[in-house]
Amino acid sequence: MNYKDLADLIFPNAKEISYYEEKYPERNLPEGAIVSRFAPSPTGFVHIGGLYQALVALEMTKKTKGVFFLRVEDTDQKREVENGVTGIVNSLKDFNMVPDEGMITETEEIGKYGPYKQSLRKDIYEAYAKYLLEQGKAYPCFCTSEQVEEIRKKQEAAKIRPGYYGVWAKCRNLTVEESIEKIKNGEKYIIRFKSPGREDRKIKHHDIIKGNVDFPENDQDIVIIKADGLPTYHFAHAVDDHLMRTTHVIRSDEWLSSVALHLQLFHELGFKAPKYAHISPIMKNDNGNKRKLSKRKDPEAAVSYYKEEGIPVNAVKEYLLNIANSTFENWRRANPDKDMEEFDFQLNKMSVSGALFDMIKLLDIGKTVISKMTAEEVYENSLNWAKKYDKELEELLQDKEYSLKVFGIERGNKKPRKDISKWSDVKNSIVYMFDNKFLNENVVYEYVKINNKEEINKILQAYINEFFDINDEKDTWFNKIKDLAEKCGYAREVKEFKENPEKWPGHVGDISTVLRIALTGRQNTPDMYEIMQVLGKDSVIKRLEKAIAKN
RNA sequence: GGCCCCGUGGUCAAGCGGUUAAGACAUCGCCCUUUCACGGCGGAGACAUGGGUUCGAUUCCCGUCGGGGUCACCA
Repeated sequence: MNYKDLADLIFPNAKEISYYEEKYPERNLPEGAIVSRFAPSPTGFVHIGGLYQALVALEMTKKTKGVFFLRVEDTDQKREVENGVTGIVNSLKDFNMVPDEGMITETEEIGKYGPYKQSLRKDIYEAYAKYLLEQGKAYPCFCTSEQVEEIRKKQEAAKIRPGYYGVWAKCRNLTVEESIEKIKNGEKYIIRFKSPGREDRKIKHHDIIKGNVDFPENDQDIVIIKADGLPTYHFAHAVDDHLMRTTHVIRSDEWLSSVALHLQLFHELGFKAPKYAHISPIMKNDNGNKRKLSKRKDPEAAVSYYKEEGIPVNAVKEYLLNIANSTFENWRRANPDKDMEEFDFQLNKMSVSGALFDMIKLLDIGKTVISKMTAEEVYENSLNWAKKYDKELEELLQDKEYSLKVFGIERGNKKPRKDISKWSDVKNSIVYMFDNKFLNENVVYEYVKINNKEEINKILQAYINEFFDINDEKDTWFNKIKDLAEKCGYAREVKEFKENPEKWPGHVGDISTVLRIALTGRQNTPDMYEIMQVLGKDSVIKRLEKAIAKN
């Protein structure tokens, strides 16, 4: 009896690995093309850190004309969630990050290197596990979880390194005959990797982001096939990324300490190891301590948050790119109108330590992104967001032609307005422009400097009767407001008022403020001339009359 | 605790042996301006710490401290 007999007993139907090696040949790609992937577990939501990794991988594959694929790592059925794959696919789609290969719906996929869902690759893992078994590089382990736990406790008590290795790996030294007999007796088992490593030896690893890192060799006989017949992450990673011909594994740096194991696995399986790039996670300040963004505590950890809040997709991506390569910011300033895809992303320029998430900066980017959009784009985005999250805004936006005029205020010039950083800001910034709301609502007019009722009414009435003409050009229009100021006994110019403040009760700016508040119910608005032009003659008069009536 | 990674203003960060230690966001002041937003100008604000090495260390080495990661039949 030999290893072959044992392997045949455990996996009688597994194919030869040559079958898979031929089925998934080397990819025919140009020199330097990077093949990378996003490989999440369908556990419920996509984390912003996951999106970050995916973005980085996508940038690199696009830049090198390679392949970016989506693989679903669903080997832990306990944690799986209904429609988890759909959630992942849709989240990527929301950010216009569509993979070249992989899952496209809950059950469908595209690409020749599939299946892209690990639970569907069981036969493949078995073939490779069998391959290891045949060579004595893996073995069945009959220890129960309780026994393994006991070993760990003993190790802890003795203050020695915990784990299933060396002398502690009881089943590692079972003879083939003993193993076969146990299996035939119906004893339960899992498959472990027989590590050839020694803890007192070091291996060198070059990580694209972290640089040179030395680790002790792995000597743990880790589980490769679990009791449920599915592989563990480590084994699946080696088999899948080899067969899918991944050139670059771009993943979160919580995996860094596993590379010693992974490299060993690749070596023992006879695979060429991929290059690794371990990304520092996005952190959050928690009472002075840094910690990873957590789904439970931080709403902004889930990518769905950005969609709900209406933070523009490109703002999120630019912010992430900014964290990834700080040169992006300079590039953006030099190329304000270029598509972000044109930025030359550098993997090795990524920061080695984790950045604290900065919502304020994100929103600042959002402001700039939106300020560069046309009125039409702002309209479309606002409407799409409103349809899902704000019925009232959706109703406001029914009159497209008028909405476009509203969004066109102070837009499209060299210094566009920057007062909207996310779609959820839109309603507040435009509601007062809509007559069916404004004229029918109980507006509270909070006058400031000039707050005497008679005085206000006198100003408003005089403006309607003697000065307002919707057809005036801007200069004429403003001169008339100065005339109004003068007529009411106020200074025509702010400057002359400041020189002799005792001479007048106020100046043209105070008069403008009265008009602005009467017109919009607000102290602060965009350019009042443009507002009047958009509102139109009738609306302006109705609004001023309403303000008079309310006094 | 073992192993690994990291430590430049409040935040993101350039710089990597000799710099007045960039820039962005935030903050403060001024200017522009009929308000706000924008824009312009300016201010305040940093090399964790102790030893080396060196003519000279933010940059190199070691220790300390601080932060993070990892030590599963989870990924």
